[in-house]
Amino acid sequence: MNNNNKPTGAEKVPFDLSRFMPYQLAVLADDVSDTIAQVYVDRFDLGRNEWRIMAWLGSARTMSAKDLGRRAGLDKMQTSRALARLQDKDLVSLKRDAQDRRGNIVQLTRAGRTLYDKIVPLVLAREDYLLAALTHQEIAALDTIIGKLRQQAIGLKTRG
Amino acid sequence: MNNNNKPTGAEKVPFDLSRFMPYQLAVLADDVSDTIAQVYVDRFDLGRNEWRIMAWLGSARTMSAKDLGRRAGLDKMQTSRALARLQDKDLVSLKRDAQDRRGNIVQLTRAGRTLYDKIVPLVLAREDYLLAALTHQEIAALDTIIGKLRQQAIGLKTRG
DNA sequence: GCGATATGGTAACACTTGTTACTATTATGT
DNA sequence: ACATAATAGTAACAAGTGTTACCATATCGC
Repeated sequence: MNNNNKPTGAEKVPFDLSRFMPYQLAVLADDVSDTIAQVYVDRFDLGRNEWRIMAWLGSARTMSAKDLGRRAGLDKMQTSRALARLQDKDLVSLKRDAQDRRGNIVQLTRAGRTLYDKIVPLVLAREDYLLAALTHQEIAALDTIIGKLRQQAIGLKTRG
Repeated sequence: MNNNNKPTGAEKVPFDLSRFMPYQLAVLADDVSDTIAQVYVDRFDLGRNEWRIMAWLGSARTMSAKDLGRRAGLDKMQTSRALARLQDKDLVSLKRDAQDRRGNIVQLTRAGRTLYDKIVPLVLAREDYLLAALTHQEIAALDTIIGKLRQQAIGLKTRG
């Protein structure tokens, strides 16, 4: 994406951060995240990790803390802390897993479910508004592109 | 992007976080950022904000601290801290702006320039690798899409 | 069965980040 | 010109995060 001359030798490569795809992507993701965060942070005092956990919990009756963390992309400490905060706010309840007494089973409380039902339409509306900037073709393309890039990035991640 | 039925009434909207564009984008940006960060964090002990500042400085002889922050997308406190760290590592030098004695003028030290020259080809190679997953059309489309989405997101940001 | 190892989770510490308030300097209104 | 406001930057404290070590339970090898 950088408009650099293909480096045919050892000549200085001009580097333009503003044309650097990972940078553009990070900036965009931040801006987009912020518009969504306005909903759950400003109005309902939820952190991003807390919201993600609630979002996953919302479409499942019940889930293990471990799975929740994995799906929300959190490590176990982040998961533990997010769940602790959600418990303080009485939005989720934990109980020990009877099958494996190391783990916890999490579910939304009634208050949590109510909040979830309140937030979902709001964030969906924001998504709709954002996507309204794109054509149908672009939306489809974005989907493909995200998938491909992600695959490629994950490949680099593990190998180094 | 969510495959939700268009809500024609008040019926429950099924919400699938994994199909939620802002989430997909955040996850992708994280993965991509990580692959780039491997270069400057693991190998050269730079933070993201420090790297961004160096990246902007690299293509300018000299820049005001304020402008650097604005371009790197940092608030003034983040800028101040990143610059302090870069100074500790002797990668940039600051001097008071003679025209406006509130501000600082920043430039890369010799060591900073050397490091910059070392990092740039490495991150460009990573970008190339990532983009190799896409067709030329997709790369062009991504560029357009990022621009449009960003515009739209910024619109939402200021208004609320 | 039982010692070694792995797993889910949390405590505690260091470090980073956000927030508010403040200093110094410059721009503005009258 | 002078009080008021705005701007660049930092200090100081609160809050959040990463890291390591640890506890309890569960699994594996033999």
